[in-house]
Amino acid sequence: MRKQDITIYDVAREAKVSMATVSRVVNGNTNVRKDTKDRVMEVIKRLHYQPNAVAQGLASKRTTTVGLIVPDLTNLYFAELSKGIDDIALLYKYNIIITSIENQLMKEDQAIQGLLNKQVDGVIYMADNLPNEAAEAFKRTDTPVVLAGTKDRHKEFPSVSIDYQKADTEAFNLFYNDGRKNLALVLDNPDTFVNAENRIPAYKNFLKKNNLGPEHIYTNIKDHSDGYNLFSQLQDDHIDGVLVTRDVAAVGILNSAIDAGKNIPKDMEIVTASATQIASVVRPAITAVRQPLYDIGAVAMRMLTKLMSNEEVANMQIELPYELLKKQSTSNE
Amino acid sequence: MRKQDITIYDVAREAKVSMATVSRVVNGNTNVRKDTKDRVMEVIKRLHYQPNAVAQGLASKRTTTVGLIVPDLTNLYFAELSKGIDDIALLYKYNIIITSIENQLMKEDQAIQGLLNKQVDGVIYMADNLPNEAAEAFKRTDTPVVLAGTKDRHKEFPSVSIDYQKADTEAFNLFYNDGRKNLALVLDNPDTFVNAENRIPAYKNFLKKNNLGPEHIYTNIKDHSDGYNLFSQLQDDHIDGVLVTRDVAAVGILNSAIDAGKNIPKDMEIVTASATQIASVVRPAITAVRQPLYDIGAVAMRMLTKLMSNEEVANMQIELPYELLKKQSTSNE
DNA sequence: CTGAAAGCGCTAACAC
DNA sequence: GTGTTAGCGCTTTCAG
Repeated sequence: MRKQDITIYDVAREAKVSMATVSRVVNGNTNVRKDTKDRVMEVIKRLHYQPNAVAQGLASKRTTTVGLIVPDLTNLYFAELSKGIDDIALLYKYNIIITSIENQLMKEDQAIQGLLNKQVDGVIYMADNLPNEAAEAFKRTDTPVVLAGTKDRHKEFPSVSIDYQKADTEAFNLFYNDGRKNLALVLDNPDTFVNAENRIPAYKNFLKKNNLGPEHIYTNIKDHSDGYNLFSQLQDDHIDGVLVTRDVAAVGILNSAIDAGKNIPKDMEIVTASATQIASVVRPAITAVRQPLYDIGAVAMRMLTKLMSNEEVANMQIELPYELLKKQSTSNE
Repeated sequence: MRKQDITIYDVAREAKVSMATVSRVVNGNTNVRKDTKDRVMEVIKRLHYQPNAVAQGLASKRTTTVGLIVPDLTNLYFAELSKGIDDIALLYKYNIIITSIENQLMKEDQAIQGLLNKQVDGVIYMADNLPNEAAEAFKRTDTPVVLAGTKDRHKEFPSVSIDYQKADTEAFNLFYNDGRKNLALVLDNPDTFVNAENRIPAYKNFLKKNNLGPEHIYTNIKDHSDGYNLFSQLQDDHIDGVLVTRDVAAVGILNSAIDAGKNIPKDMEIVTASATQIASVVRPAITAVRQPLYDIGAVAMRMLTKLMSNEEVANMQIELPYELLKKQSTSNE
């Protein structure tokens, strides 16, 4: 194994110091005289010495690695969150171990345990739901956790997200002000905390408050074809304004409407509750609650760095501002 | 640190065996009598023992971790490749450390070195280019590498991809058969091996062979707005058939054309050389060279598992079949 | 089939 | 400032 060729010991011998001293200069410890430091540095350079991070991790109990738990890499929602996380991680010199849990082979708590076994210094959890077993797994450890782009029911864990209830209400208001009275809510997974406790209540409250009805909640609409197939149902139910959690599903509805010769937004207004690149690239572009996904990821990672170094974190439940970005899928007057 | 509570030593003491024996049952070594094995297992379960992967890594020199080098997580091209990699990695119980190199802060060779320091057992490289320093970094080590969705100039490294030159030629042929004579090639980075040595030659050869001209190669067209802004130029140059490397850029061209009141495909045919979800979700849908991205990732990862366990790999330069998927952005007759 | 013991490469007291 | 010396938690010969 060439890759393991030279160790801290080789450097020490070559520079005629102890390995402790080499360790000190490698770790930027100031208690080293300038000329010995220079000498060691020279040897390090000459021998192309690179510290073995695994050995460092075992000895120091810090791996400078954080774990990421993400449902689906090909969902741009998570990809954009991840990008914010990644940039801040780079800044603070953390590596990222990514664990995707979309396939049922890997359950949330297994994913967590796997990461913990790797001795990650912290983890960022992005799945839209936090099952009890997963929460328990986190609570068994001292490894800090931050939820990004989601929240947990009991506010047990630090999180970075937006005010989903408020955002959705704003979207319904937009429909209402455009004269739409037969509103629908299209969800991916109805059982997540965010959907069950934020989006559905926002919808029900809005209907009640404005004397609208009946309720139309469609569930398990996750991808383009789900949305595409749902459209005829929406038509049968005379929906004229629909809020869709996933933008790719919203695009499915949109395309189905177009293919059926309907006019969007005239026949039906569409808003998505989480916009990625896709929402803005289709025509008509889809009005969206623009969540600051990159920032959510970045803030979550920054919070995690603080937690990992035992710094004070004033606010453990951060809500970032969002924006209701009006595009062509709602009337523009 | 609760997370470090119980070690192999605790299990050994509790089960009244040596740690060597515990290690054997943890690692599925057969040389353990059934009843001692059962006893150890029982203790492991009762104590919730979880092996420390870092210590395992240091002692065994295998971390069951592979590194992924990827330019941009939010580019669906890489996300879809990653998904294939991830699924196979899960199957073979490898974790994934992901390193994104899009920001100039992290250069290719630094990314590689960082991964090597973490003692990854192998790496998959997905960047569209392999600079010399990066190739050197790989060659200094015994850690196996596989290129996924790209190739290197000198075929020094195992790779999984498609025949780009053949695919592009097919696309140009499609234009030609539709009567289009003023063809253009729209590239992201013109200096990558794939672009410089496969796509550009394919284009030039096609023009020459069919007595077409002049050449129209547009470069550095990477995202939607690049494509959007390019359209007027394409018009000025009377382009009637354009092959675009990135599908999101192709969508930009498409949207710009629509906004300008043009008809696609009548006024201009558009084909993208690498299709993600985005190409099929816009209207008109974009005709595309459908690369089997998931499969490329999966095959690359599978190849890497073989390399990591020193198995024979018959073919180090794999080219998977692609498909020219005709949609609405080319005439359908 | 099982145990003893020597590391893996590095960090972190603790001395001097 | 610098060296000595224990480990970190596990794997892996080598005996028996």
